[in-house]
Amino acid sequence: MSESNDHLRDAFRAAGRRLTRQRRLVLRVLEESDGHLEAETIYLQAKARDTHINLATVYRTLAVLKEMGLVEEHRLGEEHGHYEAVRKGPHYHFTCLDCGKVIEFDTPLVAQIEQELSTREGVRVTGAHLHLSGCCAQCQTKAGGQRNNEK
Amino acid sequence: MSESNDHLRDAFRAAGRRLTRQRRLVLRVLEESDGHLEAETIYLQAKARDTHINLATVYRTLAVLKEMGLVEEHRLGEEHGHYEAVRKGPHYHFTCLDCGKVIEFDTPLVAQIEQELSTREGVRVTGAHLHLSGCCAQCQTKAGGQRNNEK
DNA sequence: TTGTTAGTGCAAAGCATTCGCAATAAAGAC
DNA sequence: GTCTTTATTGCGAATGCTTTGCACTAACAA
Repeated sequence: MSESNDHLRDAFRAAGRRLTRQRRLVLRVLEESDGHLEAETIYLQAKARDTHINLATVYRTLAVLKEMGLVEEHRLGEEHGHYEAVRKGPHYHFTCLDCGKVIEFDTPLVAQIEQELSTREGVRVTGAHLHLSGCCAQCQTKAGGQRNNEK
Repeated sequence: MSESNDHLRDAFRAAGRRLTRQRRLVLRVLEESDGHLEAETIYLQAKARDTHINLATVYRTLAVLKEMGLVEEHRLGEEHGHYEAVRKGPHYHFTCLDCGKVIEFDTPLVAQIEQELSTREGVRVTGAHLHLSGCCAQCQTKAGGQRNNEK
């Protein structure tokens, strides 16, 4: 616990920032969760552990963590933002339109696409988001083969 | 002009909706643009042609068109929504983080990824968004090889 | 321990987007 | 063409997520 705190503190110092209780808290909530939390949820879970935190602080913290590359923001359901702690390499998402379940996956083909685009257009690719949507296995069974993803 | 209107009217009738002046207008703005317009811009451009339209109507119209599959919404810059008329097959986006330019491209590899995920997870994929970001050829030259995509 | 100032809490904006409701105008029936 | 029905519009007010101003607090360096 003290070791990771030292790591963190160094990272913050390197960025000219301070490692506060609230920032540690937000990061812990994100790391202990399965990812894809919205700001409000992060706020509530953080508050459950330590009353001394405010929703505005959560937003500010998320912005800082995002800037430092420790956290990523996604707009999976096209609604409000979802945040997750950056772990190992890149990964992509599938969202079930019926139940909202998110499946994470990885594939080397995205790197291949990046490669092709770089060559063809002369661009330099630094980020990639792939978001598939549809119907998960469970919901397909549940719905008996027919869709019900309106509204 | 009358022909495409007939097409449209049929599409709306099939969906149990009415083809109004405002809806035609929004669609025309989208089709005549290069895509990726935000709601406000669509509203302004539509208003320039016909004062009789309201921002709320633009949003309502976009929702309807989206539901009918005539328009797609993207969250490219993670900020507010961008809309574009659905043309031929699927296509994906690259955004330059420096100048904001959007490059559209297509690749069969995404279909391959969908295929693999379907097999592996048993899901049915109905939608795919791939969004790459980085630095376009022009901005790389301009910046002399160094990045300046802060803020 | 103390000083400096980044970070926080709180409440009040800010924005994009949505909604309620009376007025309007498409689409079908006559 | 005229009438009827009701989806759609315009308007303003409301919503919900996110940001900001400001006085207070607490990290971090000396």
